[in-house]
Amino acid sequence: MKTISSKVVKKFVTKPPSLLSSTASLTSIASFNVSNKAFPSSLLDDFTKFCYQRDLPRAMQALELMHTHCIRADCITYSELIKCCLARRAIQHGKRIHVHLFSNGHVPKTFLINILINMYVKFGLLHDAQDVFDKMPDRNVVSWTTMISAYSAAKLNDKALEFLVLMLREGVRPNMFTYSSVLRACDGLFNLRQLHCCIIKIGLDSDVFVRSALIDVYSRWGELENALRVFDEMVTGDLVVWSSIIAGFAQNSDGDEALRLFKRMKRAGFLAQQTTLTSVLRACTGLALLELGRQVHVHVLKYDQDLILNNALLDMYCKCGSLEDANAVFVRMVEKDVISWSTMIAGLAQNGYSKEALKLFESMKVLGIKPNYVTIVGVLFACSHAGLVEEGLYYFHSMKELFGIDPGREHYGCMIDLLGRAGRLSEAVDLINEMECEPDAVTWRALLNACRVHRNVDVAIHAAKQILRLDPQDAGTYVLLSNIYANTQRWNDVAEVRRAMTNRGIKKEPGCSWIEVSKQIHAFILGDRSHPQIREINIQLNQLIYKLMGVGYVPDTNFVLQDLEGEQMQDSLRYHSEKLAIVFGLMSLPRGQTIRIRKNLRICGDCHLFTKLLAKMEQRIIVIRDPVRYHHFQDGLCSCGDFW
DNA sequence: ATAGGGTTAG
Repeated sequence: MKTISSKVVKKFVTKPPSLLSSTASLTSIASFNVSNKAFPSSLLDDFTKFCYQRDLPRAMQALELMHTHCIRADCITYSELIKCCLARRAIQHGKRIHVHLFSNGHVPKTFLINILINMYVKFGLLHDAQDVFDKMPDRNVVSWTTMISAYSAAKLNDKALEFLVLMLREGVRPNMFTYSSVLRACDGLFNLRQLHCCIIKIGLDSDVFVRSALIDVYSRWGELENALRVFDEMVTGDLVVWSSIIAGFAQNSDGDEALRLFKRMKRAGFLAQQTTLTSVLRACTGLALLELGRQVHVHVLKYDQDLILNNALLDMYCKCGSLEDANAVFVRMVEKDVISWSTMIAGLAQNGYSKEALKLFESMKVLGIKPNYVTIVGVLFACSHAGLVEEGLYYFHSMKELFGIDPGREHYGCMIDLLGRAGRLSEAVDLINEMECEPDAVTWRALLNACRVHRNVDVAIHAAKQILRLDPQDAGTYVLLSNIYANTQRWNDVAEVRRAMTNRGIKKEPGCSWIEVSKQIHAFILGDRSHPQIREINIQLNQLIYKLMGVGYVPDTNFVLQDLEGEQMQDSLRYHSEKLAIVFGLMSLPRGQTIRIRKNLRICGDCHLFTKLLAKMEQRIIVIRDPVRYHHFQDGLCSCGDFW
């Protein structure tokens, strides 16, 4: 009974199986203005018309009448109606259609059942979808793929993978739709490699959807080489494939490669849109490339309604140390979500504006925006940064009650910082002991940092050992530990640390600083003299050191427990990369312009003092971003308050 | 009829 023949209609018109009340039909008939004679065929015509006009209420009325009279329309019309339900999120109507389609033991075409399954999936009613799926007689590749896609989207990865296996077992061949869906559910490299093999075997690896999914999953598992391999084998490519690979590198903190790929993409003639720009901004953020970020900002203006993109822009300005720009973006944003607020709060705090950060948090609460886990991290960081111990303790102890958020590692990390800065080291130790979650290397580093500031050797050794247990590749901590031992004449221990380093093949990472001058990035590496102006820079540096010594600068050579980065050869102290970068900035940037440096390692005490005094003497604002802290030097002071 | 890329954290 797919299309109606006049015979069938006649039969039902005379004797309708009354599934619905007769009043409903009468009203409906009246509202359709249908004459009795023309009723059945014109009912179907009306139904079809209403479906294509997307007039859902009338189409549903017509449907109920058809149901009463056991009339069925064709599949395409029903699919239009279902689309209409989806667009309006009319779940109840969708369910009525379902009943109608299967009434009187009828089984619709596979095509139509698939659409129905998809409808339930889109409504988030996975059980109903599964139910329809289980009962259908002929499941084709679309039926299976719809279910797999639904489970992937719902993060029920096991289910998605299980369905792929079941599908293969039933002899249904997966297509590119199936693979691009199931790849999202890949929760291990083993699965991923197996799937990739299948994909190659059946020749689906040229499909752009499959390709971008592969790139995405490989980068999610940190296998950028493989992601790049999939990308470079590209014969067919589109913007999404480009965006996937750029996002892969941007998210794995390889901004350089992300930006290189972005340039390649533009050369290949692709125009970046929101998604790509978001990743490009993230790359700029990671590399602290303010000037490039500003250039990208120009392209962002075209999409000023895009929340995610604006959040990325906001973060870029915060992390590049330009709070003026960040604030301007924040104020002008048409829509803000909890991420926008969290970004701004953390950004203010990191750059030394803790009071403003806490004020912003208050206005956020007033506006009724619910803080999340990350927001509270920012708030605690702000407290820590401003030395607001009591406020910090208050938020920490009441976050569960006030915002329903359980304190996690990051919150403990902030609190250890906070207590450490305030000199309450033993409380910090207590805190780490009472953590519910296992402290990780970063948590122990917070404690080690507090020990460094307060010169507590015993706790420092303990913390360093914990860090190395959790992160055996952390060169800086080996060096620091070895220095602590050397300073306390524990030569056997020194030798043992050195041995461990050699055995594990740990090399000290050389200190490196970057500065952007007229769209060029200049890198200064400790001990590297390849910069074309290095001679001049060194001469200038020596003169500056001499001048600074006249105003009280004493090169600080007591940097055991101070130098976190292992750049501690005394001779090279004066040539630490940030000093070179700063001097180059002084030489190249016009007066009044802020000097912005990014470092790969933490700044040492000597460079910190040097920069403070230099900022005053030269009347410059100098911003140095190290891997964890931001230092705004101005007028002999630093925004970090000498705690870092 | 079924599919792919983006934002906040110590």
